[in-house]
Amino acid sequence: MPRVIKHPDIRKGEVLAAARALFFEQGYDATSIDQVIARAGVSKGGFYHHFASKDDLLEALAELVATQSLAAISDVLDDETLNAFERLDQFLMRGRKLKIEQAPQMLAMFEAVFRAENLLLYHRLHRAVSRVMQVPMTRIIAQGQAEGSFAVADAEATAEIVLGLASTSYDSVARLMRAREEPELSAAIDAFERRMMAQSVAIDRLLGLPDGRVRFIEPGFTRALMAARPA
Amino acid sequence: MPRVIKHPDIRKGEVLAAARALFFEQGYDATSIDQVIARAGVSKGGFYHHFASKDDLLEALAELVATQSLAAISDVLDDETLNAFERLDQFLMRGRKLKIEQAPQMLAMFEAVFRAENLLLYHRLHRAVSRVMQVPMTRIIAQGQAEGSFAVADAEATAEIVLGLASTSYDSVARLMRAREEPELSAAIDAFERRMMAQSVAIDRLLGLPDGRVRFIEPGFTRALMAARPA
DNA sequence: GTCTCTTATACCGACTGTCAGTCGGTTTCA
DNA sequence: TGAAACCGACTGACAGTCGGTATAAGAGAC
Repeated sequence: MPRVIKHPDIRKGEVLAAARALFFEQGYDATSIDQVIARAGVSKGGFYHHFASKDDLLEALAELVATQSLAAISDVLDDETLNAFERLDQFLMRGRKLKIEQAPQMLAMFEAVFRAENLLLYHRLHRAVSRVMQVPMTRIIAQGQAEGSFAVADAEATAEIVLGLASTSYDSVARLMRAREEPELSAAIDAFERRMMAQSVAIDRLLGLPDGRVRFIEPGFTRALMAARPA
Repeated sequence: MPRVIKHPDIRKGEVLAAARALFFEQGYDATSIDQVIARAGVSKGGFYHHFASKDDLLEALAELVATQSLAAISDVLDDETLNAFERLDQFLMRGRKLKIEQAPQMLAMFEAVFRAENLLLYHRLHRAVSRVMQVPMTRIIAQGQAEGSFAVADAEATAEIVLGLASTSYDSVARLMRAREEPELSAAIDAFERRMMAQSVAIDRLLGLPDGRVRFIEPGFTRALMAARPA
């Protein structure tokens, strides 16, 4: 085979792109290293030169996803004009916007990540994202403390809890992703939106705000999102 | 080999006991079916007669642990004389008591379950336990609503969030389990107790109680628990 | 009551296919 | 000329299969 030498970052990037596509389509366990290297156009030896193990590949992918998530909201975090509540609101708004704008890819990814056999993939991604969000979220809460708008004792722990909250709705999202036929679909959408309401109230209370200040999703958001799903 | 026929429940129980011991010592991935069947004294064929797959074995174990956890607190759930807050308090108290009373086994189990490579094991157990606790926890919160002591809009969702809260302290517990030498151990204990404080305040607020009503652990609990750990 | 016969269930262990990871190289580039 | 990048045949471990055997429990005959 013709041997091609590339810059390590390029190669790693290509392997990660292949892994991302395959993991998000088939799941982690169901994807073999052979599939990844075939898609990336690299040999077994080449792969193991850049990654220590399959688990290491997963970790690298999680890191990549986390880094990109952070980059997607960095302007909100850096904007000096925002007060703490506005910053938090923009933070959540940005999440919604991304999901709507890239609905097809997002849904395809979610559908794989929330399948029962991919629990490990989900948690590795969630942990990596939570880890990078920990510092900015702590900063937002600390800003709210300083401004007197948030009533919080321990900003760091509260940030951890707020970020951890996302994973408590796992079942609700999983059900949504499983629902394809109409009676169940509407039920799953309703359940999900009620769940998101409860979660936004939870954040209100954790931050010492009156119920209903924080908005996770607008009514109808979920249905609009799900409409973008291919058959 | 002499063939022994046992009642399916007995056999399953023996296999589960072997799996529990091995999973909690070595982790799920690091334990092979061959190890499980050797310990349980059953053949490959016998094993697959009772369990569909290795994953099915894990699921059955999680189910077992969940059922036993529920049984351990059923008297608190059934006691007609308790109001909602007392019931919640007893619920949490019972958890502490069990950990202290069976400290060595608990610590050994925790040490395995919170190792990074056993993330899947942790989450399968946590999910199974949360699932069985969902109904009683919803009932406790609904009781509090009815009695007017909890200010909660959606009892079911709140129960889900409260139960999900436990997994937000994963890193904190993992750090505690990793800490063996003294400078790090004390730091980990302090961090953990601060974390538990934040978590108990989180529950207060989710239930609409004033800060400091719910008690997760008494000060000194963690150090006492950790002292029971063998070298 | 006891003696077949039958059938479903429990059980056995050698075997297979798959897959992560290894290793002894070769090629490229600085 | 050495280090870093890359190759692909190979290995070992492991989950799961399969063709079969032993056992128990019930049905019917006597």
